[in-house]
Amino acid sequence: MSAARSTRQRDVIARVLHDAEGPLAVGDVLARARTDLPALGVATVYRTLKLLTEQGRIHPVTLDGETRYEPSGKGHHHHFSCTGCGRVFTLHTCPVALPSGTVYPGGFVVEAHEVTLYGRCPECVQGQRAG
Amino acid sequence: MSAARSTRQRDVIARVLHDAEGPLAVGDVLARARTDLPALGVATVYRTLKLLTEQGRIHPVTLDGETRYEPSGKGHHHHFSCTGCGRVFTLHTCPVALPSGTVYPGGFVVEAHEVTLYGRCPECVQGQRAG
DNA sequence: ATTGGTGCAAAGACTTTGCAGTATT
DNA sequence: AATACTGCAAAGTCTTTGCACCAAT
Repeated sequence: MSAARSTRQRDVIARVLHDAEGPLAVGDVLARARTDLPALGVATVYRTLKLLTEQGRIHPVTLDGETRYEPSGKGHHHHFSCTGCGRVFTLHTCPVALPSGTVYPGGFVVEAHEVTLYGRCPECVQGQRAG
Repeated sequence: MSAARSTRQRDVIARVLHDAEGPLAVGDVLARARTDLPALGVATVYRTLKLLTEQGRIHPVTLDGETRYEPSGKGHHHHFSCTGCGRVFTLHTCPVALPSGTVYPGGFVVEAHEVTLYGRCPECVQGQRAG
């Protein structure tokens, strides 16, 4: 069988995602990874994101019209999209109580939920990053 | 100044969105509108969606990686994405209590929130549409 | 030494734009 | 009659794929 090899590119991309404050878009991953690997190609980023997704190590999150990626295994969490700087943060508190199996008015059986909060991140509240 | 004209295409597209069970993707709009206007072109759909958005009559919603559009003025609501048939429904009940201005742990000031529920719609629960 | 991985460039998919004919005002 | 709107096709943008060279095993 084909074994997935360990390469510098994959390590860096995985680390970039792991160290991020929240899910990153392809462009973010590319930019941050190029700090260590200036010659990194876009195709490699797409291929690696696909591979990591298939391996279940990361997964896509859609937010504000773009697909972002975050490491799996973070447990139940949600996202905060800052209207000031545009960054997306991971939040570990959940504002809803909807156990899987809950039946919503109308007969909708809920299996999972996703919450996105919009507002100002701490830095933007203090005017450090607003723009 | 340039006045936006009333055309059959625009009327049909606006009606399709208005009559929908939830936000529609470009392809859905095109398919449904073509029932009345077989010759409708994709470009017109894109242009009309953009126009209606600028007029504030509709607005985009991103869900599962695709952009969908829904009429504005529906009041506070959320969405239910059916894992069976893939359709997205509008829900008028809100499972969270997060008034604008709430400060989330970490110092995040919440201005708005979005909730997406995933599960089985009534039809899919009854096996009528599952696939 | 093998063979999977990478970067580049070409190919796809989706969205926007240019243009000439059409329809609304 | 004037001019905004439409459909088609070309042009963009983003993502995927093909290929020759490179690197991990």
